[in-house]
This record gives sequence, structure tokens and C-alpha cells, in this order.
Amino acid sequence: MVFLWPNFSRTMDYQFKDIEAKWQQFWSKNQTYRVENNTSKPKYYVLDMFPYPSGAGLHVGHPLGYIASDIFSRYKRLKGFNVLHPMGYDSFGLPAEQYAIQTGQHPAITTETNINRYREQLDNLGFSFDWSREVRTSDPAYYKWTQWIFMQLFNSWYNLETDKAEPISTLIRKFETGGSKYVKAACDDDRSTFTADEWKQKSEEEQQKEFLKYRLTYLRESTVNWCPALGTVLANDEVKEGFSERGGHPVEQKKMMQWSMRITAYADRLLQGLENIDWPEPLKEMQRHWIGKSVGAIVKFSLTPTLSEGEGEQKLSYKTANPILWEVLKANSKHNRKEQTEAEGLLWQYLRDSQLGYKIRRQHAIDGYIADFVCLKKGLVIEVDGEYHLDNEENDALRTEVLNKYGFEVIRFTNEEVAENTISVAQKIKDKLEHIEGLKGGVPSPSERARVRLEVFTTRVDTLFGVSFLVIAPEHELVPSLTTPEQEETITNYILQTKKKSELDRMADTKKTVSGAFTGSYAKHPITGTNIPIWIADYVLAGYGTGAVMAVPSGDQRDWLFAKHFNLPIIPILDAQKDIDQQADPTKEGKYIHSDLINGLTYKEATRVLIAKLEELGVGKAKMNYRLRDAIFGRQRYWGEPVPVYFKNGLPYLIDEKELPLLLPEVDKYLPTENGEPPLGRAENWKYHDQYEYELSTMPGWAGSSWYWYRYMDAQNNQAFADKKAISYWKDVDLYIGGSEHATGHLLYSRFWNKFLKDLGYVGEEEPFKKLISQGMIQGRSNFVYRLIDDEGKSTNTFVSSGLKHQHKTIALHVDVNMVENDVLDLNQFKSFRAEFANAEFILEAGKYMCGVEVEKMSKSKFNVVNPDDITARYGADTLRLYEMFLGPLEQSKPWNTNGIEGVFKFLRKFWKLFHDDTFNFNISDEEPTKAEYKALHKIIRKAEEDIERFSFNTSVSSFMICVNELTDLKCNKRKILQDLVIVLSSYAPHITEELWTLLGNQAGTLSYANYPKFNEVYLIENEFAYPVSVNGKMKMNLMMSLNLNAPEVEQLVLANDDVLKYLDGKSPKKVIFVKGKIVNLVL
RNA sequence: GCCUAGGUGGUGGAACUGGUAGACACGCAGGACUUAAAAUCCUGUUCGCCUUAAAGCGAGUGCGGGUUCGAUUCCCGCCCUAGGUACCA
Repeated sequence: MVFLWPNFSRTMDYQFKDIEAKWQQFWSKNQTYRVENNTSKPKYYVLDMFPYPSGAGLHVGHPLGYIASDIFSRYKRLKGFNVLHPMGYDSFGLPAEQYAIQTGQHPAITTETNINRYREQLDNLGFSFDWSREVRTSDPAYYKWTQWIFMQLFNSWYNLETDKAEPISTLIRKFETGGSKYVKAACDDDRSTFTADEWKQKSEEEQQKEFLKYRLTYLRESTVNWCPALGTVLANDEVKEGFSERGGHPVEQKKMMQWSMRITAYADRLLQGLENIDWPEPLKEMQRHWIGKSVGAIVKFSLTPTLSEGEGEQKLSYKTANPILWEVLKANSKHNRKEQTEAEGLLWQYLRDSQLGYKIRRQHAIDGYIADFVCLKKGLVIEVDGEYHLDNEENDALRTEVLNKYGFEVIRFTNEEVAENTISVAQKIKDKLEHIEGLKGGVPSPSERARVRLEVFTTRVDTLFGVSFLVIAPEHELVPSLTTPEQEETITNYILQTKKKSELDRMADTKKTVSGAFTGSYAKHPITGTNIPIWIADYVLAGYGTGAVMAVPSGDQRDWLFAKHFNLPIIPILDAQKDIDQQADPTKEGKYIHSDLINGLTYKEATRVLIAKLEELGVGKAKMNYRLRDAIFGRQRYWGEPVPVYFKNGLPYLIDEKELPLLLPEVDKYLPTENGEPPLGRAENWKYHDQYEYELSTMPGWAGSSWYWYRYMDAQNNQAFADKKAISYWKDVDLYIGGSEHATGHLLYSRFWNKFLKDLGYVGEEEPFKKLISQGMIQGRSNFVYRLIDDEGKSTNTFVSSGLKHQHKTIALHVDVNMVENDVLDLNQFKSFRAEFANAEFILEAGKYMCGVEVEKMSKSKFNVVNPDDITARYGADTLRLYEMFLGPLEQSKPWNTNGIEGVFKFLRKFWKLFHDDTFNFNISDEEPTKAEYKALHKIIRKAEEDIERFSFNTSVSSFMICVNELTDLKCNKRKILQDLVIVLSSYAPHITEELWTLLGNQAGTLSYANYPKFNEVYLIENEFAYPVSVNGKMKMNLMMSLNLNAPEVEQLVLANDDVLKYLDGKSPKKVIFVKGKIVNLVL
């Protein structure tokens, strides 16, 4: 291929426009950066976080990381690596859908338009991406594999014994051979217990239901931000203070059945993995905190009977409801009986009047819940659930747990089961009733209930003897049973008060006010047996740990405040605790006091001894606790991956793998249906095999990005998400550059999926991203003009320069930064900016209008957006690339300021001039370079190498400038120097160097694969050095001396020097410090 | 509150392992070239004092201490800024 370009560069100054266009075309046509998977070269994988293609296009902040990664990739290529440096688009997402709702345009179309614009902008910057590997998450050929991974997750469970994910088939084998007993899994809390025989007798549906409790992706009821006015679910960041960000409509918390990912199974591995990856410490800290592992202990406090004698052993017969809630429950129960569902009505006909031989009650209150049906004698609760448990206020799992605690067993049926086969359901109930052992003596008495133990989680089990009270969350399930009649009113009031408070909480300041209420009950200390009062308080959260804490006022500030406020004892436990009458002292130093069997021990010893003791007594054990929750994996949106699932009898099943991808169906509108179903509910005739309902929610934004780095390895493969050979060659990402805003989202989910894929043997590495650099944000730098206000407070058409504004009454207006240079306003541009400014008058300072400055987020509304296209048009891509790096350290956030760009542009012109004579004729000499010239070159060879390796791009740009300044001073135009300099600079400024590379007589396109010049120390060795001579550490003068001299020789020379003697003031120094090659210091 | 990063001229920043603080660049000031402007080149530019000048003196890396012959760098206490996070037991 021959390029016919005018030979302009031989007769003209640096023409960046033509040069850059020429090489961008050349690289594209010749596929210069196409990467092969089969080479003998070592691999290096450099990845950027791929962008979401928004309608606004790129601003100068976006390419910062791409430039850095491109420099690094080009550098590694010169160093002989086979570098994978791909780019793609995270193209599913909300903005496109929002736009579609507003305009009716299909999101695929607007996404395509945006991608094309992004591509054009990226192409302008001279990146060495291999575009043949581009991925788009919204492309069916891509999301086919996202769906496929979802299916693998659905078909897997987490075996705690092998500590990895395994196919469900291994779980089945375990159930069939040993029942549920020996299965150790990360699973739902409400899993059933059964023997192998019982398992085999279970129906297919019962088995499926049980699997769902183990699968790594499963259905769970979760709370979402539901906005009735918009008819949609909102993300957390779309909700501002309880209202939707768009439109300001009220948002409510609603429970919905949602797909979830069992990321908690991997909590510990996600934590451990952080030890072995080279990520910024703050980012790792964020993930650690997000996972929130606390190593502690569960301690069980038994409860002492709370009711007065006589009452104590009385059976409650059928009065099983919680007395506090009775009025409410009674009303609910009545309402429910009237509004019973069809299925409940059907079933009741078979259960009523002891037809089964047992007395069954319906809508019967137990504690704080209403059971659909209950047989009190046998202690069996029968629940009929809607498919999505729509009626459900409480969490089913919690409910079952509570009922189990009181000795009830719970069996559940779905509406469909009952409706389709009422008789067999009734028969199952009868069987159960006949086989169940039943409650001993019926319903538990208060004292029996009191035998329930209160579990607390603590990270400081060593403080056990400093416990002076227990605090449980107001929502804790045992609150009703623990409340004595005398305290009923107080407790009820407090619960009401907390409920109100949580609503107002957001408005209120964060100042801590102490509040709580005494339940009237006591617990026994597990070791000493003393009575400990039980309180409720809202500083204890129901959702963390066990929802109950043992309060140690001497060691915990919140407990301390509580104790002071309610006049509870504060027990010192360590001899090192100080001032505990002033505040809590959480120290672990010193020896224990007042602490029974651990008196005199240290923290470490005490913890070990106590846990052993608790375990021996069966009242506690060591326990790990995590803050991490399972991740919701569903959005009630259109523009996302469809979930490859259909429902049969209310249970989810996967579609056949051969049927992938499950394509996103066409819909008439991108809004929810009238019944509040997600937009996919609008799709016509969209049924699995024309009969079963598909899942209507789509996958969240992070689905497609949780594995995309593997797709780049083998982007066109339609047999697998990537070929095994490609994966074993590229392995993992060596360098990942992106924004730290993805710290706990994308970066955690990606690690999770990677570990899962590794467990199943699809990939080889435990961690996907070996090294990660988080780039700083580029902020906007806004400019302001100051408009005079007249006496009546009205705006005038006169504007005053920033330096004089304090002499007048003014208001500040944002002014477009593109009509401001070095904070000086271009008055003509300003006048033509808006009609109202056409006749504007100005009060100038020193003949100029100076604008005010503020650093803000870069956004259109603040008129501070700088488009990279404008910069490249004016200065070229090479200048922009260098300038973005020159701005400062990559990891630091900084405002964009175009002010310094001239300096970088001048540098490139100076560099160009080295190769040309005064009339811009290409002019290079083959003479042997001088020592000084070699020195300048080898300094930059080493410096650029060191700086790139530590990602200090700003300092290397400075060093390039120094080098070119030196060579200019030396009037160097020697090939031996300049050709190597071209290679070293090429990763930063690829266009100008390609041009000069060919002018030097090299083959076009070969620069990218040249060899990085070898550094030779010989050129930098000096035999003399201008030693700084300081007196008492203050630098006074430099003294040229040979580097071969040793300490006594130097001392002699220095003390004989006339200039030095001036500083000595006639004294002789007490001591002379000499560091070879560094410094001489005279101590007087 | 806690975690993390940071605080250096008018500005962006440099000084990598305790050894010449302010490299490089912008801006500004003065000058050369030009009819003029742009571009380019040269000189100066931390602050204060002193000086016709050359030179010199003093202070100085958020504040206060400490270690050291020597501290932007290490230690202790405090203040401020940015990002993250929270009644997490």
C-alpha cells in the first residue's frame, strides 16, 4: 500500500494536523495494533475500564486513564511484550433507556449513535487499541455469554467443605446418600433438614424449592426503592431524601421478589485475595470495610422467667398471641378471614371442623404473626403463599425462625398447588399431622418460652465480665416475649417513638441522643449467673450480628453513654483503663480485673481461655461475622440482559443452553405495564415454548462488566465465552486503570465472578486484576464574570473585572471557559455569546477583563466543559496526550486548566526543530555524538523507563523537556542520538515520532515494534562533582572536587579553601561530615 | 467519629532510600527582532531586609514540638482539604 501525501514536512514547521491524520489512517488500514494470541513473546494485558457511551460524548477528563494505559502499552511493546490493549463499551444502562422513554427511540439506536461518536473521539487521540477485539455488552453475541454465566451460577452451590462452588449435581449426590445432615453450604437460613429417604420421597417441586436455597443465584425478597408516580424502581443514587431525583416524586420502600447473587459465600476469599494483589491501599481498605469481617464470638444468655409466680406455669392454651400486639392482630386476622384468597378458601373446606381428625384454626395469631392455619395440639403451622408472596409484610424466613423457636413446625404450599390439587395438599397435611411428634403439652408457657436463649455477637468477648446490661434492637423478635406487663406501656411507646424517628432521621442532625427502654426481663450471665437487665435501644441494629449486644460501659462509648443516662453500673475490667468515669476506654492493654477466671491475664490469653470455657459450657462459640450482603441481581428495566429463566408453577427453571441468547424482545413502550410489571411484560407472545412466563426483570448494569476482560482475549468466539487456550495464554489483567468510584461495585463483583469461574475450572487465576491504578478525577475549572447591580438591586449591563469586584455590588455569572484564556476574557466573543451582552460595558483592570475562578465538577451547566476535539484541533493529539500527563500525578484529582498547554506544544515544536534547519529542511547528521550529547540521551532513556515503571508520567514529560532543551543548546542533530530519542518519546507522542521515524529512513509502521534503547551507565559517569558545602546543615556554597577523594582528603581541601574559611569565622569545625557524592557538612 | 490520601512560590507541580527546597512548565516583568501584531529568542521571577551594583544577611515546604551533623522526607500532638464510610457491637 502506498500513501500519497504531500511532503509538506520538509519545508514547513511542525504540521500536527496532517501528520496526525496521516498516521491514524495508516495504523487503521494496516492494522498496526492487531494482537495475536499465538506468539512466543511474553504476554502483557493492559486494560481500561470501558466507558458507558453517553450522549454527551467524551470530555477531557475521560481520556486521562486511556492515555496513561496507552503510553504503558506502547512502552511494553517496545520492551518486547505481546501487549493486549483492547477497548469496548458498557452499553446497557439507564440513560439510554431514559432517553427511549422520552423520545420513543429504541435504546439500541441511540446507543449505536453514541458509540460511533465515542469511537470518532477516541480515534482522534492516537490510541493503540486492537479494535478487532471490541466488545459491547448489549450485543447479543456478547450477552449470550453473560446469560450463560448466570446459568452456571444458578446450577451451582457453595460447598464449605471444599471451600468452592460446585455443580448442583454434587449436592444431589449428598442429599441422596446422607440427606441434609452432612451438607455444609453457604445457603439460606431456612433450609430444611431431611434424611436421604425423605429427600427421595420429595416431589420434583419440593426438591427444586430446596435447591433454590443453595443456588449461587436465587430468588429472594428484597427491599427496593419503588416510585409509584414513575411506576418504576429507582437506584439508590436516583433517590434524594426520600424523593425521586427526576420529578421529585415520593419514593417508598417496597419488598419484591428479586434475583440475588450469593456473593457472601465468597466473603472470606474476597478478603483474603486482597493480600495478593497490587492495588492502592485506600481501595483495598474500602473493599475490606465493605466486606466488614469481624472476628468475635456468639455468647448465649439464658433468660430468667419474667412473670410473677402462679402465672408462671400457666399454659396459654389458644391464647398464643403477643398481648401487646393483640388489638392490631385481631383486626388483621378478622380482615384476612374476610378477604381470604381463593386457595385459602378451598383448603379451609377440607380442614374445618376437625375433618382431618385434628382441630385446625385459621388466621390465628402466634406471637406477632398471623398464621394462615395452625394445629395447636401438634404445633403445626400451614402457610399458603402467593407466587411472589405479595401479601407479605414480614420476611418469611424470619417468621419461620420465630415459629420454630416456639416449637412450631411450618409447612408451606403455593396458591397454585392448593388450587390445582386441594385434596392432595389436604392429604399431605394429614400425613404430617400423624407423623409429627407435636409440642410437649401444647403451646409453650411463658417460662418455657423464657428458656429461649438470647444470643449476642461481640468482637470483645474478653469484656464479658464488664457486662452490666444487654441491649436488643427494638425490632428484635424476642421483644414481645421479654416485655413484662409492667413495662408494656414503656416499651410500646419506645417502639412507636423509634418508628417515627427513623422517618425523620434523614432530616435530623447526626447528634447522638441516648434513648432506650427497659423490658423488665433479666438474663443470666453465662458464667457468673448474675442477673443482667435487658433493654431495648435503637442504637442496636436488627440487621447486624444477632440484633443484640452485651453492653460493656467501661469499654464502649455508646454503652457508656447509655449507662450514664440510665444510671447503670460501669464495671472496670482492665487495670490499664483510665478515666472511665469520664468516658469509655476501649483499650486492650493491661491485665484483667473483676473478671473471674481471666483475672490477671492479657487480652490474647483471655480471649482464648474464655472462648474455650463458653464452648465447654455450651453457651457460646467463636464466630465470624460479615457486613457484606448478597447482591441484588435484577432491575425492573428494559435495557439490560434478559434473565434466561422461565417459571413453572411459581418455580424458576433455566431455559435450554442451546436456546441462548435469550434475545431482548421488542416492546411498544419502555415503561412498566399497568399492573406494575417491568417493561418486558409488554412484549407480545413472549413465552417460553409458548406456555411459560419468562422472568420479566433484566440484569443489573454490573452483569456485563463482571467478566468482560475474558471476552477481549477471544472476542469472536461463538463456542465459548473465550477459548481455553486464549485464557491460559492471557491469564489475567496485568494492569488495570480506572476510576476509584468502582471500588466496591464493579471491582468486587468482578472478583466474585472470577473466583466462581475459577471454581468451575473455566479460568485459571484466583484474582482477575493483578495491578490496579485508580486515576484521579479531572475537575472543571469554572470562570466567572461579575455583573454590576444597581441601587434597586437590578442587574445592569456592566461587568467589572475580578480584581475590582469588591468595590461594587455584583453577582457572579458562569462564563464559558472556551472564551477565556489565562483568566482573561475575550470581550468580543463574550459580546456575541448572547444578545443581551452585545452592548455590554466593562470596567477593566490594566486594560484587561480578569475572570474569577472556582473548581467545580465538569458539567455543561457550569460552562466549564472542555472537549478534547477542540484541543486536538488547536494543538494536536500528541500535545493533548503529553499535557494530560504533564498536569500532575495520575492518581491525584485535579482541575483541568488549559493554561499550561502552550508549554507542551512549544516543546514538541522544539523537538521537531532538532531534526530541521532554520528553513525547516529535514537535516540530520551521521557524525559521532559528543559525550554531552550521549549524556543527555542516556539520562532520558533511564528516566523515562523508571518513571513509566512507577506510573509517574508527569515527571517524565518534564524530563523530555529538559532533554530537548539540552540537545537544543548543544545544537545536536545527530542520528545516533535523535533516533533513540524518537523511540523513547514514541509512547507519549506517537504521531510526531512516527513521522520523524520514517523521515529518518525507517519503514513506516515499524516504530511501534522497535526496541527500547538500552541504557548505558558509562555515559553518565562523572569524575568531578560540585559538592554542596554546608555549615551546621545550612548550604553555603558549592565546591568542585574529584569524586575519587576520600573523607580526609576532602576535609583538607575544604578547610584550605578561602571561601569556606569566611564562613568559619576563625573557628575550627568540631566535626566534618562527608557523604561521598552527596554533601560536605561542617559542624561548628 | 473512623479509614485513606494530601497541605511546598502568583499557578500546575518537582525533590524516588534523611543530604543543594522550588526542577520543568504556565503566568508575570523587562529586553531583542518587527512599521505593527503574532510567532520566536534572551534576561529576571519564593518572601523579607540591605545594596548604585557585585555581593550579602535572615526567614521559609499547614501549625507546635522532638530525633539528627543535617528533616518537605522520620516520630509525637494539633489544624485544614479531598475521597470513602458508619449508631457494625
